[in-house]
Amino acid sequence: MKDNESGKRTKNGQASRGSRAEARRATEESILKAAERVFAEAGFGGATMQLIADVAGLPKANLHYYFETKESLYRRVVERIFNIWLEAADVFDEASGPAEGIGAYIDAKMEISRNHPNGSKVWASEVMHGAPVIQDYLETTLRDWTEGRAVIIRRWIAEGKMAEVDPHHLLYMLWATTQHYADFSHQIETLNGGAPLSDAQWEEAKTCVKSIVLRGIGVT
Amino acid sequence: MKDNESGKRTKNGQASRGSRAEARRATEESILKAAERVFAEAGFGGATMQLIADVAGLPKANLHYYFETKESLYRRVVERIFNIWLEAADVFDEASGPAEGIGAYIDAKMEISRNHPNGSKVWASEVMHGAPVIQDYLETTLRDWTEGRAVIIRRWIAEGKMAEVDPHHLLYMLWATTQHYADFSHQIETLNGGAPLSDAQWEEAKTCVKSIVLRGIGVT
DNA sequence: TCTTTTTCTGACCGTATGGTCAGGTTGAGT
DNA sequence: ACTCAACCTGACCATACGGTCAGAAAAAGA
Repeated sequence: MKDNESGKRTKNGQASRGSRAEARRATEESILKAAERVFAEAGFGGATMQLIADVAGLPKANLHYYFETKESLYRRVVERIFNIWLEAADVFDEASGPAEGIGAYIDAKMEISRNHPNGSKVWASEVMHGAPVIQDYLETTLRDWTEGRAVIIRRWIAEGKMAEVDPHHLLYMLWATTQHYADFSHQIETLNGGAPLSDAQWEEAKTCVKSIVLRGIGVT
Repeated sequence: MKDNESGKRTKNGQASRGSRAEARRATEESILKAAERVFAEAGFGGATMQLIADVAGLPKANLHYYFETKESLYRRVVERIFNIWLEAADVFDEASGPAEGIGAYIDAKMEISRNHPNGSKVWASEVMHGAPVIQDYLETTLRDWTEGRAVIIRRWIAEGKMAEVDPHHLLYMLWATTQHYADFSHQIETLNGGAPLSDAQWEEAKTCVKSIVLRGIGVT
């Protein structure tokens, strides 16, 4: 955990791929990664800068060189997972109907739950505590995104491509179900005999969720 | 918030309804209620005994008279919501089929999400952080309950009463969806224009969730 | 080589936290 | 009226936390 894998080639300023900017980005990255894990495991209040520093393999004071305060570091972690979700949601728009759009959205979000469980947990924690630092995102970006998707869903309903369900509640169900596999991964592991879901089990989960939801909204 | 609504009638030891034991229970109850709220809003690490004491309207030292440590108080809060869920799950057993059983279970869990949002949040937080204090519950009570319900679901499937879906993933979906309305209530409020769901909206949510899930598992 | 800028770090500081305790108050039992 | 156990509380303590800072290294620029 005390790695420092920056490809720093000293001298010959030009060819040195490990330029200042790049080394900085690498260090910030490792701090963000450590912070994501610690915030997910201990919550904002339970996380300490010292522990994040230890996990990142840096002295604590160095953290404050890269991130002014605990809050600003935390905010960056939260913004991160939010942007990952936003990008993954593009599949929704490009689809011609609910079978493809919602199916692909479930796949994408399940994949994120598997690959970024800590980010998901940090987001969940943030929202549960009243979104003290990302309330603005909820009121602008997320709101706009949600209303946009609601329009698409209503169009699909009007076109007779799916059953008449409230778009908001459908979206909540999609979010809840997919993120559950990240946020409650510990509970799922325990009920799975103490082992994480295998590749096959993840596929089964995706298939099962898609099957119930798609049939539930009247899509074959 | 500094109330002390104990119906203490002094003298005549027998008829005095505000007996020692009852007063104790009342004080513990108000502390647990305050703790549930504070733990939900700030997380275990972010919650302070001082704040819990303020919310309960008691001096901090008094909290430690009723609850040895912060952990023991927290544990009691977590056990509480867990027991509420367990009791509500009885409807599952008494049902003759999935339409009734799962429908009633969704109703019951949605009702709990509405009436005990803080308890749900504390539970979610606890599980997200790896269940440091209630791991034993997960491995015993919850595991047994889950396997028991899986048997019932498999029987329903065998009897042709519902589609063939994995019982575990179905249960996860039920938990995720119903608890989402408590755990992410702040996000839902924001997307609802800043207002909590109205009575009518709650009914709509319950109906919508039941409709999608029941149709999704091939019922009616 | 010398200067300047960026990066890094041990040591330190004020504050807030969980928890303790001695001593006061209350009320049931007699 | 007296006793005694249960209940209550202000004041206190050790610790751990987020954050600061002076100055050492290291690298870039000249």
